[in-house]
Amino acid sequence: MVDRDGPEPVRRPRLQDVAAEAGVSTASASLVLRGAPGPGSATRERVLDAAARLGYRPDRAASLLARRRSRLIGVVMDVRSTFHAQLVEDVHEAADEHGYDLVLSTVTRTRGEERAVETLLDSRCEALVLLGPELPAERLGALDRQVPVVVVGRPVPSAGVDVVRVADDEGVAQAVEHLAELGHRRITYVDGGRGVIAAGRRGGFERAMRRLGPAGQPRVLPGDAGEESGARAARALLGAGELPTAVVTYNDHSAVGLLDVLLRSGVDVPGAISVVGFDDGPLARLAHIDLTTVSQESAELTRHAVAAVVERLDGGRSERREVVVPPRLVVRSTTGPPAGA
Amino acid sequence: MVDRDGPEPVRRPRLQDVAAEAGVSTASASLVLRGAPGPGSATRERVLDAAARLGYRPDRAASLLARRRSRLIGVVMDVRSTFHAQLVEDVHEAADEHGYDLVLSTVTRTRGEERAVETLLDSRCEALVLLGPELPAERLGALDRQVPVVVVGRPVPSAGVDVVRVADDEGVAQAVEHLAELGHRRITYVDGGRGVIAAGRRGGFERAMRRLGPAGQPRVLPGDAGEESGARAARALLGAGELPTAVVTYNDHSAVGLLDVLLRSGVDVPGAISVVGFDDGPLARLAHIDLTTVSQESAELTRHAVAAVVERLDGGRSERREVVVPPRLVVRSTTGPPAGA
DNA sequence: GGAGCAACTTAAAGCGCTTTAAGATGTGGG
DNA sequence: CCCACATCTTAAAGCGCTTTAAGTTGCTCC
Repeated sequence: MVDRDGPEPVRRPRLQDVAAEAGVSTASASLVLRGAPGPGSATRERVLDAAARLGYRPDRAASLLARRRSRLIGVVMDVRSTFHAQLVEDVHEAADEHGYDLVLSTVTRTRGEERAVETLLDSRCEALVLLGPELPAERLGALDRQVPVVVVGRPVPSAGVDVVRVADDEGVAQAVEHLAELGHRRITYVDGGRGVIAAGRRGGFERAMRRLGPAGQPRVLPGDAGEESGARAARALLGAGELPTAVVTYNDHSAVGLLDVLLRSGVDVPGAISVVGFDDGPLARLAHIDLTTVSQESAELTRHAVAAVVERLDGGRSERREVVVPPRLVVRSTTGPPAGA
Repeated sequence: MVDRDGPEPVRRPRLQDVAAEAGVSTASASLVLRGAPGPGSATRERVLDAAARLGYRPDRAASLLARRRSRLIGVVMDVRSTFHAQLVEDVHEAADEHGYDLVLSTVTRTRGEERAVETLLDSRCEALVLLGPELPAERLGALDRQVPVVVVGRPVPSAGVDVVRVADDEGVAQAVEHLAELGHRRITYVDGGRGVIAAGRRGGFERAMRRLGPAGQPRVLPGDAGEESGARAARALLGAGELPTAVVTYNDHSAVGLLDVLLRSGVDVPGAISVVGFDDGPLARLAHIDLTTVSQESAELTRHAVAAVVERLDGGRSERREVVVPPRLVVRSTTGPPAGA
């Protein structure tokens, strides 16, 4: 019943134990286990055998401390965002290919970005990949002086950090143009809050609308990054009586919230109103949502991000770089010609 | 333009530097910085000053290696699940309160549970919290022999691990009873796949339906944990011609997928059909979804999970324990009396 | 047969911090 | 005035691994 620990708390085997078991020095054992060149095949075999027999697993903390390089990339994400989840998956893969490992640090209600970043720095990360961070540009610049920083998905005006992002304004503009071609003129935008990313998308919307001439009065509803804000916007639109013929939202989450409220009110999408999101995250791709949205090209973004890290770390690049990936409108089933067309 | 690094790559200050700056030994500095008793107030002040002046931050790897205890709890999560995201937030908070820190390891397409767990073990985690793991019971038991393991959200038959979970079968039964009271008899269940959790919920459904007498024919549709499976189930139901009056799904994600397809087909919820989910994660609570669902009591679950860890680590408990939290039906707006009632 | 090498192997010095036991200092009592 | 004792302080020994410079060997070749 009661599982008392045995008398000997069975220590984890250490490298020394493996070396002893194999009858070689710890130096050889270490070299063999890391696949480093040097040891002959006889030694290799004996060490590998010994390690297997003992069930040896190297201690990361010790190895980290002793190693010159940690080969660790720190990633700061918001655990609530499905888009971040997808980016993390992709970054994991890309990092793997370059022989880097990831340390995840998440932003939560009670754990700010600053704290998340500090944990990573203290963990010997050689570089930081920040997903849509909201830290001020100066702080990001200061961080980059300690360790290469790659900011994903938001512009950082004149700061000394690498940036990999999609052209937010252009993305929204594409959405607007797509709608305009279909014949829409009364288009409303649901905003994404006070962040830099939100500002870029909002600006893109306003400029694109002006290009449509006097008919293109840009209307903007307040909002943020969550489903709820889209839902609120939908209720506001419904309450106002006259619906626009199309809505563009800050991101997919918001679009999904909006869609849902519209559907519940019996508004046909895209028959009565068209909806476009932003991100092309997992949400938009769900077959039943099938949201027309602006792709952030997550695979390309993460590839560039990891490449940027590797170049600074292993390639000796020292100047900062901004990679702006052109966004791509993904037309699915939430957009169509306006009712009267 | 080009930010060349200065000639001196400015090493991070080490404890030794702080000690030197303060004119004390590294021992004293270490003691002060960790708030350990011993050093007098004069020493304290000098060390703290010096540390601040140098911008000192302790190196986690080194501290981890030297420290007797790591005070690290490893958490394995699926980065794609919004419910896991919520659990992680809560675990973070609870762990903080007990002076433990978290190491996150995520399961992705290309990174299995085994790999996630190994990373944590190698990182000196003193205990593991596994969110809805799918590893076989024996493997979990073996892990527990290395380090205390708490499995959250799924039963582990006769294995030597702590388990904290909600009574899945009872939860689904509550959902069925709620529907039965409203007058429903034709209730369909959308399954969650081959896992242990899915089996428990499915069993609960079947038993609860039998209790309704001959009218309660349990119908089960295949599915999994994603939105898509709920959507597929909805299409299957719509295609079959005769809809049940109510559907219970494996989880909230599935329910949301189902709801969405129903809404698009103009089926009124709960007018024509009632829907109940499971988890009460962030999704269900969205005001526009407002899903009737079975709560997993995430706050209570995580509290118990962290308590279990702390008891084993600091409290000397050695027998394994299973905490089964009673589920709680959260009635929102997706359930109502059947059409004819 | 010995110099010169290539191919391995290993001793030993850390990595930056924690911790323990021993040393220094000061205090009050006998 | 000296000793016992409480209070600080610190030297030094690790934690478990990596890495480099300094060995060993065993060959080949002249």
